Amino acid sequence: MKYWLMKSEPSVFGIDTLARARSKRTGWDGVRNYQVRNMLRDEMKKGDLAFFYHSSCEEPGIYGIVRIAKEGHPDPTAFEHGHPHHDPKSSPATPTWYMVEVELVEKFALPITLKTLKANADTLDELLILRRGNRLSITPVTASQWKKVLKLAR
DNA sequence: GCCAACGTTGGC
DNA sequence: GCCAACGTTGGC
Repeated sequence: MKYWLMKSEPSVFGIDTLARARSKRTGWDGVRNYQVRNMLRDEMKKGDLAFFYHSSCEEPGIYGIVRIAKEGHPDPTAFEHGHPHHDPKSSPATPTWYMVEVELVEKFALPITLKTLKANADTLDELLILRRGNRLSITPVTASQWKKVLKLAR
């Protein structure tokens, strides 16, 4: 099993939106970056766990945990004319973009803020979210990093 | 709003 | 294949 960190802007879709959904489950669509596409399509497996990270907001940080509920499949929003994420390059026959589905595992009582992560950067061994200029909306997390971050949450 | 850092585009 | 221009991300 692998571990991940998935970023989202809470003003668009945050962990509370997921927590309010009856199914506690959502499609992670709209990714339009090839590196991230490859992870969605090839590497993320059902049962993998991911930190849910809030970006571009008052208090950036990790707000909870989700599980991959459905593995990579073509992102239908790319096919929809008029959709903000429409991409004419992508077609059902030869899809360019992929998505997964995630389900809520846990919302932390208190988020692990970016500040806290930075303060513990030395022990977190190059957590990718802390790397200068990192912009990928999904990044892998090692088992050891996962454990150490969780310790910060408890 | 600023700006650094990065990905993508497109002319050559 | 190079690289400048442009758009986007995301913390501050």
